[in-house]
Amino acid sequence: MCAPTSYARNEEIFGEGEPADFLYKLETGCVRAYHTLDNGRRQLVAFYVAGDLFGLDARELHTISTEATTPCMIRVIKRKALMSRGGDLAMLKHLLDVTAVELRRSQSHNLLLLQGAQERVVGFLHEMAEREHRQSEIELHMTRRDIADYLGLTVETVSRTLSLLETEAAISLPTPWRVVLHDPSALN
Amino acid sequence: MCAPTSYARNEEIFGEGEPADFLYKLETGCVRAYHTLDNGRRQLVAFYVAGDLFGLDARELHTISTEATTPCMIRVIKRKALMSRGGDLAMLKHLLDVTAVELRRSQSHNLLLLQGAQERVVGFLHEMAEREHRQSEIELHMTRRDIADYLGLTVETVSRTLSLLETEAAISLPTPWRVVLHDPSALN
DNA sequence: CGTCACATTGAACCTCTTCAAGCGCCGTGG
DNA sequence: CCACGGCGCTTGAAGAGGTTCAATGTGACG
Repeated sequence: MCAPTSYARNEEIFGEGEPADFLYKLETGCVRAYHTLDNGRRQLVAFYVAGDLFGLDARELHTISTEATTPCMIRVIKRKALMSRGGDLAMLKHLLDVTAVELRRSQSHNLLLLQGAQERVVGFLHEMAEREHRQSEIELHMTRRDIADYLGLTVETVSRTLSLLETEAAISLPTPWRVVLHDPSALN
Repeated sequence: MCAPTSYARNEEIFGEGEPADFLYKLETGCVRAYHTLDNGRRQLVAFYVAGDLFGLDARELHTISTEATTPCMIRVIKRKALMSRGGDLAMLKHLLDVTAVELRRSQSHNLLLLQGAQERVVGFLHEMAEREHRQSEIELHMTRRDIADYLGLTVETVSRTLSLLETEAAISLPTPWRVVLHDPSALN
């Protein structure tokens, strides 16, 4: 366990194809994980927020790239240090749990991607609210482009949808990065 | 380990919300796994083919339903029988592997769902070819509706796309359920 | 104060959906 | 045996929703 390192906005943490020698514990800030597709487009597969552990997407080589979407403090952990401790049964169980949670997330993301633009954006807002342990007021730590690439939409559609939700009085946008959910339970 | 049971076409194997006391080993046939969405629509999350193990989607209660898409022979295995054998380290590792594989599948399905209709159908055909260890000629063990619900498209779009691929000489459809891939490697 | 990055808004276009109809196969029953 | 009905597949035409291209707005920072 090292002392936390600081990363600047948009700084790469690790890249696709690099050896996966470390795990990362995000102390503060927000991180995006993404694939780069054949056609050059970018597909975000996850956002990580304070407290999240990430970087276990592969055994040997990373299959995704990660960058800081905001300035971050990140604890870097040597993989070996963990693995040497075990054929550890508790560690194995923990890894299984973490993987299972990622699987659930991926599956519900699947469901989200089948819905319309409005449902995707609302789903995203809920996810973020839950992630940040907030109920009605959330802070978006990422750009519209990041959101769009996460939801499989265009920047324009995300922007339009947020505006629409505001005119429908479902949310407020005091600033472009601050969102207030007016009826958090019944936004569906 | 019980002797294989037979299931008729469209017969339910287990339903969402039921206790997950068993694992299932598919000997012959094809099975679909699906969620039922709020709006009543059905979202297929997986097809299982001969040799696949399924039913481990939950700890206590199943989160998905499964049905036979063709007549099936299925070996039903008591979950307890496996679990009692271990704090078994090998078993735990195996479960981790299986979960990791499911995670990969879910993630690549994510990528598929972001593409256009043609890419989705082609991706599906490739997946099926790989699953059945075929290279150029595959047998579709499911209806157009199943495929559509799996790809997040409508029946009509799937049908149209297959027809289009045939006119482009990318595939042949000797019968509606038999597909020949004309250039398996370069279908992208 | 100008610039740059990000966000927003508008209008034309395109893809997929929706609605509707027709076809072919197969099992059932007169 | 043939007629009928059901089911699944295909095809067509109109409509909706998102993308694309283009222009404008706005806040942060040198």
